[in-house]
Amino acid sequence: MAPEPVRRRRHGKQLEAELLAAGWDELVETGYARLTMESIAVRARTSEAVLYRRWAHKDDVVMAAIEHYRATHPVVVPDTGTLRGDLLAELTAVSETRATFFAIAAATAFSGLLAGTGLTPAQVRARVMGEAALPRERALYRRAHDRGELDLERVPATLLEMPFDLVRHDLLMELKAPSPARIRAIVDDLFLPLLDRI
Amino acid sequence: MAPEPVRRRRHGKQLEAELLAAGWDELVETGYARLTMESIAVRARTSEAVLYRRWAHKDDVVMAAIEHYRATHPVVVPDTGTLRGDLLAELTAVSETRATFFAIAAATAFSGLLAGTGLTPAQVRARVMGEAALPRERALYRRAHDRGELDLERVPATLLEMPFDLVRHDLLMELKAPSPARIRAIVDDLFLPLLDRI
DNA sequence: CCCCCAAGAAAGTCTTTCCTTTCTTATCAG
DNA sequence: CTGATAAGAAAGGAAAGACTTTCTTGGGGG
Repeated sequence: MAPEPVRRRRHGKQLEAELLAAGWDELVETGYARLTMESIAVRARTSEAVLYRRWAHKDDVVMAAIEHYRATHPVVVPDTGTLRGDLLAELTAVSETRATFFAIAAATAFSGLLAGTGLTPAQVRARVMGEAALPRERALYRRAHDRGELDLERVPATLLEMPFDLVRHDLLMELKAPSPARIRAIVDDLFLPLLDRI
Repeated sequence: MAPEPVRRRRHGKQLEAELLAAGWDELVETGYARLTMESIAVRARTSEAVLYRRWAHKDDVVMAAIEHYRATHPVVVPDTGTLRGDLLAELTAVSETRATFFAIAAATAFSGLLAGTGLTPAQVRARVMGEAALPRERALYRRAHDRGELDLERVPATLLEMPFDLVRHDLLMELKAPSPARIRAIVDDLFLPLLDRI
């Protein structure tokens, strides 16, 4: 018989991280409308009082859980040395890292959080989705520009953002990462041919 | 003094349409999570019993309201005689007709409706968003094919759907119709140049 | 013109869930 | 080691909201 593992009490930042992770998981599995403070507490193996010691309202927990998920799941962007390699890698990384994030965050923002926080739609979107970087500021484009692979002054922003828009679209519609084939089609059949013409 | 207008009792289909319109408006203004049967009834100037005589559960009303909105706001697709004209017209029509629809429907589907209906995500999406036609089945592409403007056998589906994906993306992210300039950029800077290469 | 179904109003039941309170005890800081 | 702090458990108050029931009466169909 293995000795009964002693359940230790969690504290501080570590506990808080587990609370927010539980909140996120509830959000994904049951949705904002049906999630309760109790369901979060049970999932985190603690009690509601522990939640209320940190956040005054349910909306605050949810908002914090979304921000925490984004902060703890940063998109890792490698430097492969070529524009095509960077694009494929970054689109794949975004897809995998943010697979559920976009759909859940968007759905939550537009389904009641708005009405409860007193924030404007734009404010909620900014906090929940994160501030979008300007197309020309993306590191992979800057590097490609410096290597001479493209001229940032001449390439329209519509084109630069198109691959990211399409991946984001797929994530929202399918709730899962686009296939590698789909990502390659976006890069090789849409983006790169257009870049050649410039 | 104008005589107090006699408030007449509504019946049948006409009443039902007003109930569902009230449900949709509540969905847009307060979101799925905070909408109540009473708030719908009050908005429709009637009582909850009238709702329950038609739908057994709140989820059923919401689902019906979404479908009703889509059915009563069909996208009108004109025939302009050219592929470019058809595309600009259809993307504009989709944008204006479906401006709020996509965001609200998607948010609702992923924020609790799913958990309540017992349907799979795919089923809810199909009912709520409507069955998406296959790219090659879109009437404007068929017409262009028949005129000889493009060869449907040779154009990849990724390309055919790209303009619609981008517009849908914009609708979801901005909650409002993309500008005419943005639609023209999608058609003239992205879609048509790629079609030329084929 | 009359009958009958359903609209509309109102009150009520019961469950859920937000949030609070209290108490015990593990753990952290010094 | 010791005192302060917060975790965890448990119970419950209060309010909101889903759904029901009953009753009155308008008005559509015959």
